[in-house]
Amino acid sequence: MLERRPFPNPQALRVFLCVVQEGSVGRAALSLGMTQPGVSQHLRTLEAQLGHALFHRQGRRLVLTKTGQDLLPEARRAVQALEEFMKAAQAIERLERGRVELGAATTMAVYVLPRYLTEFKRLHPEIRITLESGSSERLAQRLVQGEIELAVVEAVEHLEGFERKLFYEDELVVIVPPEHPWAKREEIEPERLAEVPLIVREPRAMTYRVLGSAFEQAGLEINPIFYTDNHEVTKRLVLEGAGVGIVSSVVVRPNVKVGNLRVLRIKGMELRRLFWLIYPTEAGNPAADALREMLAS
Amino acid sequence: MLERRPFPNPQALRVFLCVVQEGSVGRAALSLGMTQPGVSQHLRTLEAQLGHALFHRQGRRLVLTKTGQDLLPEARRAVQALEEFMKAAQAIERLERGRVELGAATTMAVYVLPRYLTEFKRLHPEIRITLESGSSERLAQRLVQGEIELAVVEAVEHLEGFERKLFYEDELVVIVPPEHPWAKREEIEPERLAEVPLIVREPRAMTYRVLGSAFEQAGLEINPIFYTDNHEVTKRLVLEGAGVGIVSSVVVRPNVKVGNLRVLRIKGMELRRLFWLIYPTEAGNPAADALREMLAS
DNA sequence: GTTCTAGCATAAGTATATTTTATCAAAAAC
DNA sequence: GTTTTTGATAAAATATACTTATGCTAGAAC
Repeated sequence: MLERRPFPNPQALRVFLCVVQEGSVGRAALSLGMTQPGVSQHLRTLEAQLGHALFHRQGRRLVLTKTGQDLLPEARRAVQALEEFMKAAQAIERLERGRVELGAATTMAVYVLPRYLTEFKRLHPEIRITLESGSSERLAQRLVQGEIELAVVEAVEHLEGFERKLFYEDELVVIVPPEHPWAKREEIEPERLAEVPLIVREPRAMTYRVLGSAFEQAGLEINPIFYTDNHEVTKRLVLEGAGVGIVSSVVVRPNVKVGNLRVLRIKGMELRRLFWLIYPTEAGNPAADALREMLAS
Repeated sequence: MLERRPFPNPQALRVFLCVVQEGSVGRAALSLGMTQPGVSQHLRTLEAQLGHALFHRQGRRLVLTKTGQDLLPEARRAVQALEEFMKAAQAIERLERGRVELGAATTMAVYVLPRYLTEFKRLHPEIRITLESGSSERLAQRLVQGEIELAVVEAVEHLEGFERKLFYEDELVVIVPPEHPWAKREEIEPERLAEVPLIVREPRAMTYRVLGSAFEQAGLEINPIFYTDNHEVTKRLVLEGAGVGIVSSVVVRPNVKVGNLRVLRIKGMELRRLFWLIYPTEAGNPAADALREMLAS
């Protein structure tokens, strides 16, 4: 019984093309690495399925029928499309194609990752990269859902099926403009932060949470007057003389170099921030693996 | 053991697409008319063959991986190309596509077939027609080689695997311009053809052979002074008063109507020409079958 | 919490395709 | 003529596709 399938057997199509190209069943069999009866039978099956003769059997010579000539380009197209599919899969393996989506805490996304991503893009120009910034919680959720394959975040409790590796070590620092009375100091006592207008990121942001819990542990209070949702805004406010800021040191590295902002540690306080790479234990996407490898080194 | 095949299984591709579209293995199975384990297994096989996960299994939910998203359009393209192939084959069946190549004796090709072919083209605009004119021998050879699927020729000995059917009955006639002394006559005695400059087609042409053998049978001789390879040239010469022509009656039908040429029978001579349709006994090309049907009716 | 349910994965069995080996027949070469 | 080449066919072996039966896990209902 002939099963009515929605498409032709691609192997048979390949055989068809090869017989046309080689001009003989035997040579086609050789070229395809199969036996001659196999080729014969594929042709017979294909012709039966189509309901048309593809070859005119003149003696022991095969000549394409009109129908055969007519279907030839379609067959070629179909075989080629299937090959393209396989090639695409192999290209993904070789990083000549594909995409990577990763998530990162805002600080990392804005001040650290661009350099790496640019380099990655230079090495693998065909890979499309999507960078999403968000909270640790949100990114953890995205990881579990498989929406992102790599995250750079601070403190995250262990996730089933994921590993982590330290990526970047940073600390929170106080920033002031060069004209500020504290500008020449290296450190500042935490109590004195109550004396000045303090500019920090919003309470939801990890920056604030690190700061808040450190003050709490020290039995002190913190009373910011400005909350921003953006490090650049903080810097801007400080530059304009609106107050004293607290930011991650990486955020102001260029400003320190230029000299338009001064950095101070907060005396006796441990305000380190550790950023981790979080990624699925078992490798999946070659592009994601390569990017992780680059970030981990 | 996993056989390393050059392409993906198209059924698996279809399953892949369907799972993506339906968003669930179970619904895809339903929509494809197969069971859920069948779908699961196709996905597993395809993923194994590619070496990439296509779906991220988050709980009981399937989400496309980046790789899956990336390969999706390729898979679509491949499946579509295969469907196109089948559609093309079906279109040939419905005469919405295809080609026909036929051969005909020159007289038929020039003076009779165009009308039919125009009508056929009107009925089936997508069919490409190629008309080749040539000698009976040549066309018989082309038929056997499968180069043409239909021929309209005079006398041909029986060909193995081919049938014939009468298509057109014609006769050779003498033509003269209206001013010619014979212009008012209906018939002319064969002997008198020796008195005038006679214009006929070249000895190789069937027209001449029919004429020659008829004269031979009657014990007469024929002595043309002009040989042409083209009926139009014969007519032209006659119109110019260069002599008396002998042509197939169909050739001069329009001239007779207009009145610029007169037609005479050759008395006592049987100069009928029978044109036959010759075609393979077993039908192959639907377009060729349809054309033959039209010509036969 | 506990049980229930929905939904995918897996295993084993069966039917169907695919491919091979062995053989035949016919055309081409000698 | 005989031999060689080449394609078709039959039967057997193998691989593949699909099924039924069953297990497993996460979310839903209780």
